[in-house]
Amino acid sequence: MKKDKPKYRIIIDAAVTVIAENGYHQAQVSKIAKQAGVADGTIYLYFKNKEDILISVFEEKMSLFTDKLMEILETEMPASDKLKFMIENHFDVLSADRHLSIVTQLELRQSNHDLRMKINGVLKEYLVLLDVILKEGMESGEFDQDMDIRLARQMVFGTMDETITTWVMNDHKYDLVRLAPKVHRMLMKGMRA
Amino acid sequence: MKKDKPKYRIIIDAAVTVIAENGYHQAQVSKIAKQAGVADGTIYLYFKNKEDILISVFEEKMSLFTDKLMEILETEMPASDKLKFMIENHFDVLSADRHLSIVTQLELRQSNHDLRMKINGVLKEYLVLLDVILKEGMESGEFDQDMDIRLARQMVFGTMDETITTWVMNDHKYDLVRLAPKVHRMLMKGMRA
Amino acid sequence: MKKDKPKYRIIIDAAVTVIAENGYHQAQVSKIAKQAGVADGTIYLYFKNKEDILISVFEEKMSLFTDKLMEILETEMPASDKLKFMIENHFDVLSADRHLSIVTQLELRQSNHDLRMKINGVLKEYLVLLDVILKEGMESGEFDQDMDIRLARQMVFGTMDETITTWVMNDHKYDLVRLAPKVHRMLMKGMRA
Amino acid sequence: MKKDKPKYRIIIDAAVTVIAENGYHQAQVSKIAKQAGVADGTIYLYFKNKEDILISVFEEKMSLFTDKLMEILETEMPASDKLKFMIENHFDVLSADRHLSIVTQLELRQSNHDLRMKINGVLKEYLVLLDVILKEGMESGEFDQDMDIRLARQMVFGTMDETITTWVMNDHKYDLVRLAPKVHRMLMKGMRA
DNA sequence: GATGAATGAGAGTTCATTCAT
DNA sequence: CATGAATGAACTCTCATTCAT
Repeated sequence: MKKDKPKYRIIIDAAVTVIAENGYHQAQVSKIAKQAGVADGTIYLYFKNKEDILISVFEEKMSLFTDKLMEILETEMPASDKLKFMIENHFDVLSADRHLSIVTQLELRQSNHDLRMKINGVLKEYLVLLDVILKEGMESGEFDQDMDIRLARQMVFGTMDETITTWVMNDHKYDLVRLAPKVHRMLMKGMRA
Repeated sequence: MKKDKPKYRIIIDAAVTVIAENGYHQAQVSKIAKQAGVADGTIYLYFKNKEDILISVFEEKMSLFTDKLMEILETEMPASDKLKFMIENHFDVLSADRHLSIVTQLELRQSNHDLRMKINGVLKEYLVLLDVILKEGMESGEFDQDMDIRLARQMVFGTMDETITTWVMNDHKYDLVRLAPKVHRMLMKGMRA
Repeated sequence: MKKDKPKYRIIIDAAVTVIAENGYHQAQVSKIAKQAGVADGTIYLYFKNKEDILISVFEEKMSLFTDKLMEILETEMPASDKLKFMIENHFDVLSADRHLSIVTQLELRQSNHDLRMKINGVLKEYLVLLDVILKEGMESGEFDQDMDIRLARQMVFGTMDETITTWVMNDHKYDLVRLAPKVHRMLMKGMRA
Repeated sequence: MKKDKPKYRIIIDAAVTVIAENGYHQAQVSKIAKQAGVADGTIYLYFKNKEDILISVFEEKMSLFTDKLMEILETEMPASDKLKFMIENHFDVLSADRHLSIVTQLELRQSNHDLRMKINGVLKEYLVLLDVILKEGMESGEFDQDMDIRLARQMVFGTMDETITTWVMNDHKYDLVRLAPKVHRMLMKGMRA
């Protein structure tokens, strides 16, 4: 399995660095190869094409969000708390890797239609986990039982996303994680029963 | 003034159509010219370069949102109602011009760093108007007086944006405008005093 | 006759100014029109095309050299003196109009093959007059009667031309006319009987 | 080093051929690539851009003149003889490669200001060598010790250049090398003590 | 005569991908 | 496995010239 070989991760990480530092449109395959310390052609031993690198970046990094979130889901706690941990985890991961935050919030959004569709496919898995929390909260009576779950999901994810993007566009100059409780409180107010 | 000549608008509208139908990266100047029914060179009598066309698309179309919003702001009504009209207007405009919705939600986000910064400048004017509503609501006691206004703005805009993008990515297959009241209600719950 | 109308000369002079100040490749027809204070289309009432403007610049300005030279030729004086007056006149004219010196020595030489051939046709008329001096000098015994007249012409014109070009490329920072006697003396030594 | 790879020279020579046969303004990169038998993109592995090709043509070919001239300078012989060999060598090189003579005398002079300045830099190295001969001759008493060395250089180079250009413009229809002794004799007469 | 808006052909350069070594 | 030299398609913008007014 290619994914288990060390060069696979090395190339993925090189891609994140190169995209963050040069921008999506200046992230040529040759630059990624150089950053990874391999020849251009070697990239194609591990990835089908350039798009495949980018999808893989997203897939690999997405587990940083989902692994923790799945642990949270398995615990016994109110949906509200689970939501809180989800937001905090999300903000934590991006605070810890600013290159990654630039890549996910700004650069990868410049990708073309096809790639964005594929990225959305990966993202959907994450949103499904969010839906689990929302459903739990509605069933337990914590959240408004009449709310439109898709709308709620869009509010939660849209608010988080917009908050992070604003933070990135302000050059990370304030503490994102500190905003988590406020974001949580406001969203909870909107969804509370 | 170039902007008052009919060809200026014709080219802008041609650009929206071409970008929506072909995608940002397949929207060559020659295609826009053909769609507009003018020669390639004519484009450059009205626009400095290709980026200038795209900025102008955004500026021109943004007035569809702001003109109405400014009327709303001048009336006497509760901030909650103003917010409701804002959301409805926003959804109305994009429902009425699906090409435009594709362009603003998907295609223009693929533009390069420079162009996105300029687009953000234009967008900021709109967000300032949203802030006016939020401040009014907080002063009148309708909205939570302790809420972080930037966070609230990010929730409102992030939710609207995510809602619209989801709708566009689902090929406009349901009625966006019908979602406005629900979106409004949920956001209001989150911000209410 | 177009050439007698005032706009004809106005356009010619505008062309010299524009070429000298912007360089050959930046001397667009529209710039020349603007400098001349006429519309782009008006240019084409007086000149067949852009090349025709440039040829005409050369033809018109060439008379500054030939008119005086023909006067000189008609006088009774040794060929050596005629040569001296020719060199002095040539240097005088270009010292008096530095724009023109830039145009003839540097800019017009960037023109394409066709145009250069036509310019050479005009120049040939001038070189014919030089040949007259050389022949006179050979017949009178002032100049070496065995010299190759074409070679002598190339030496005289080549030396003058190189001297002027060097002066232009040094930003006219010394007095060209003061060099004339030295140039004359040296050339005469080379050709003397 | 790129310059040592065979393709470097192949492209240079292809450029000379294409420029000579098509003219400077019709010498597209794609034509040069085709003539060289490589892909368009390959050109850019060896040269920064089109201007870099042209500079390199000049630099490489200039060594045809300077290498021999430097040998001549190192020998013990009268300055007059050195000058003679210089002229002969110059004429020899261009007689042997008529394409090159078209390129240096006609086509490359159409280049833009920047390129011409760079070419002048290369040319200056050659003129410095000519100055060495002139100084030697003046010190040994062979040449007029009062002559202005810059003027003498302009006469020598101007005469050679004009002679060659005339020959090229007459389609090389006579023997250039046979003119060398006459040119030398005439120039020597002009400079002799 | 004069205008100037409109035309449209034409070329340098980048970069993802391949494949012989 | 790894290399990296070579490939070649693709697109914005300029500007001389025209012609309806």
